[in-house]
Amino acid sequence: MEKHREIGLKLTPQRVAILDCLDGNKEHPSAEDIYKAVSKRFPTMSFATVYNTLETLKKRSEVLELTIDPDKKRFDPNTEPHHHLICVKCKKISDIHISYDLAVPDYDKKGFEIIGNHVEFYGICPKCKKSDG
Amino acid sequence: MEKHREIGLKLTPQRVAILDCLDGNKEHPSAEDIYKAVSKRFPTMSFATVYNTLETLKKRSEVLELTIDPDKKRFDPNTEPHHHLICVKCKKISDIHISYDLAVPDYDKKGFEIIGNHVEFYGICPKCKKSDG
DNA sequence: TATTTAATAAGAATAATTCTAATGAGGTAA
DNA sequence: TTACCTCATTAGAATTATTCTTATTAAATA
Repeated sequence: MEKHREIGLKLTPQRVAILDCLDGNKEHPSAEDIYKAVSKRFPTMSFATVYNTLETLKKRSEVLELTIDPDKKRFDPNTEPHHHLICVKCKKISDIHISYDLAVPDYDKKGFEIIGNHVEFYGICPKCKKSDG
Repeated sequence: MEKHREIGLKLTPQRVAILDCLDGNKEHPSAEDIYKAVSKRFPTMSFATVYNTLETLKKRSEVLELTIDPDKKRFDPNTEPHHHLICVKCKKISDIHISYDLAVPDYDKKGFEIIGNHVEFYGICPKCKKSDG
């Protein structure tokens, strides 16, 4: 957290609350999830502040914006390259830590310069498997 | 196209226009892209019709909804399992036809039953590479 | 050709996100 | 410290994508 002061991020209580909420968070929360969580301690918290802070953190590469959930953006404080496993029923997202070295045939490259990859695995989580009447 | 009549899809001129627009389309169009394209021939075309038709096709597995573009849904008439290459600058999406057999370590599975995967490759397309002042 | 049933159109409603403008509070330098 | 400057916060309006509603219309079929 202290690192932020060092590199010039103005440390307001609201930002600290958002950073606290994100720190080590493995839930891949949406802006609304974060808003709800920090609102408990900051009843005047504004959605704009959540979005502004996420935007700032994104620019600093301290958070990733995930385009996995078709309904809303999710955010991930884990900026190490990794992949995701999504429950097709409840939308729970879980991390996958290994890295895949995936070759793309020249035919498919179409002149693109490839700079990275991200794998989405689809599945059914244990909880949904059980309640699968 | 005839197949649709066979399996009970009511073939309206609007749907034919939307199916024509999708057929063989490699642009991964958004609902708006489709709306604009078919509006030329059907000035009274409604957005609701585009969304309704896409929903119907989705249910019939005749089109895929892509969650790749953070701003909007994209649709893909190619329902064969395949992967995508996205230009991080202009958002152009290109298909990758090979399939990857990706193992997930038990540690990362967390009890999920995995049913599929989708790889997003990030890169820079030839056009953007050139105009890269 | 009449009937049934589902599709269409227009616009209202909703949800996520971004924008705006006024106010407020960190950080910094005297 | 104190004053100032800059940037953050807030509330709400605006925007954008998508879904919903309802009356109307048209496709399929007997």
